[in-house]
This record gives sequence, structure tokens and C-alpha cells, in this order.
Amino acid sequence: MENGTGSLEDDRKALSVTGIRATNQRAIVLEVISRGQGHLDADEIYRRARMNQPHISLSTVYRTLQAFKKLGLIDELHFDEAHHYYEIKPAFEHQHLICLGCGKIVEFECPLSQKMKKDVARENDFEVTSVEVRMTGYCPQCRQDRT
Amino acid sequence: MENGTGSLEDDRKALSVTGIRATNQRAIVLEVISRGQGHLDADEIYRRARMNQPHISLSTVYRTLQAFKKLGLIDELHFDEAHHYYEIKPAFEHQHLICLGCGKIVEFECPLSQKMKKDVARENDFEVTSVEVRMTGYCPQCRQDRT
DNA sequence: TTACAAATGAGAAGCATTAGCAATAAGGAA
DNA sequence: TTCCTTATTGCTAATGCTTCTCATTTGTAA
Ligand SMILES: [Mn+2]
Ligand SMILES: [Mn+2]
Ligand SMILES: [Zn+2]
Ligand SMILES: [Zn+2]
Repeated sequence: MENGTGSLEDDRKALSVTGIRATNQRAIVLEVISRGQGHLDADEIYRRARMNQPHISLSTVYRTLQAFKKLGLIDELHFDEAHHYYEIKPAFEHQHLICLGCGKIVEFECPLSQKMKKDVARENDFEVTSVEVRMTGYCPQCRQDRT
Repeated sequence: MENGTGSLEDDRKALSVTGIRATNQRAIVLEVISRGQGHLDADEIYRRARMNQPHISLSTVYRTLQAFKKLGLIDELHFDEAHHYYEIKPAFEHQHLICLGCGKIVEFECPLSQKMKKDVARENDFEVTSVEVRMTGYCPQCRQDRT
């Protein structure tokens, strides 16, 4: 009946475990973020969620994003200063490289960041909770088009 | 006559060199950012600028910030997602460590970031134009208060 | 099935930033 | 110095993302 992809049911279960109520809206938002190759903003998530659930409201999307963030299900990224982007909390830590020409985002692993983290923590007597490395530049194609 | 601190005159000269018109508003904004220990947002710059020039408008502050950024006189930073912060383009490259408890910002140098930059550029065939490292955590005092 | 708190939808509100436009002032030419 | 041209300003309204409000609906544990 309800478009049984099965995956949505998995999402509901994942939500139940966390202790918050497993609503359709939340299951769909989680599904959209999981499928989408990461790096979706609130409005894009809203647009995709409406395909499954035309009446979902943008407010709910925002609220859900906040809830997921607090639960640690997703990460919030700030590539530009106008939007937030969201991705499923990744299994392996990674950083982002953004093309200023076309907006393409490349993920890369960064083993050095762990060393940096330790160094900085020690030198400043801080407890460091997160390290974010953001690089910008131009991808091969955009570099060519520029000249 | 006009509150001759001398420094403002220096600012005007610095502006003339760049080719844009050296207005009082621009000189004062540059002065405020130079004096302020970096990391001021638009509204704080506006508040401080008004001490010297009560009629300066917030729009002008924003426009000036954009102009300075384009000229490379200042850097724009995104510590939290709600504001931009500005600092004079620093002589030595540095990164930022932000206390989630009290908001304190510590600057640190990061020689490793240059190596990271080269590695990432090579591996992804990108021309990398900027590397930003942002760490968050808790300073000694806030760590204590937390428990 | 019932009861109650949690979550939703719709719209208004908030807030940093930008745009539009008439008035002003900077800087080069005369 | 004075004049002209045009960049820049101040004011206000608009924009765009995000959060808030509140009446209504829904999930969940008895
Ligand atoms: Mn990613
Ligand atoms: Mn700094
Ligand atoms: Zn590109
Ligand atoms: Zn602190």
C-alpha cells in the first residue's frame, strides 16, 4: 500500500532506537539524506521529501534536521555562508574540497588532521571536539574554461 | 580639526593606493578592523565606526566590507553559520580554534596545512586556492565549569 | 482503546545581508 | 580653485534562510 520500498521501514527502526518518535516525515527525511549523495541543503531535502509525502512542511524539515543533528545521525556543513548542507554521519572521517567554478564537492581523507588536532590540543590546553578542513579551488574542467 | 589621530590618514593612503576612492567611511571601517583584535562582525564594526562618524550607515559598512574583501585587504571568516567575521589580512597564515563554551577564539599556525594542500591538489588534480582549518572545543576554564 | 505528550502544518516573525534610488562627495580636468 | 563626472552614500524596502507560534494531529505506552 504505502509504496513499500522496505528501506523506509529500516529508517523507522533506526529512529525508534534513538528514543524519538518514528514519524513518516522523519523517516522520509532520513531516507532522502541517505540516498542523496550527501551535501543536500534544507530546500533540496524538502523538494525530494515532497515526492513521497506532498504535505510535509518546510518547518518540519528544518526541525527534523535539528533533531537529527542533535542525535548525531547527520553532520551539518557550511560550504558557503548562505546555506547549510547535510550528510549522513560518515563511517570514515573526511574533509571537503569545493570547486569555486562549478560547485562540485570532492571528499578526501585527511590523516594529518588527527595529528594537527593533538598538537593544537596540547599547545593550547584545549579539549578539541572537532576538526574541519575546507579547501577551495578549481577542478580540471573549470581550470580549463577559465584561462 | 578632524580628530587627528594620524592613523586615519594612514588608512586613507592605504586606500588611495588600491585605486578606490578614499572616503571617511572607508577609512574608519579599515581603522576599526585594524584596531579591533580581528574577528568582528558587521554589526560590531558598525557600532564602533559610529563613535567616530555617527551618521555612517549599516549598508555602507556592508558594502565596504565587500570591497575590502575583493581588494584582499581583509579576510572573511565563518565561525558560526549566522554571522561573518572579518580580520585584516594577516601577515602570517593562521587558523582558528573556537571555544564552544565562551566563544573565545585562539589563533594558531599550522605548517602541516601546506603539506595537506599540496597532497590534496595533486591527488585530485585541483588548483587549490585556500585551506581553512577550523577546530572547536573547550578552553581550560569552560572545561572546568562543565563537569 | 484511551490519554497525553510530542510532533506537525501553515503562516508569521526574525535576522543578517542585499538592492534600489535620489542625494552627496571624491578626484581629475580646466 | 572651481566645475564635472561618476563613484559612493544613506535611507528604506526587499530578500532568503531559518526559527517561532499555535491550533490540530499523531505516536506511544498503559
Ligand atoms: Mn561529505
Ligand atoms: Mn584570526
Ligand atoms: Zn569545477
Ligand atoms: Zn571557553
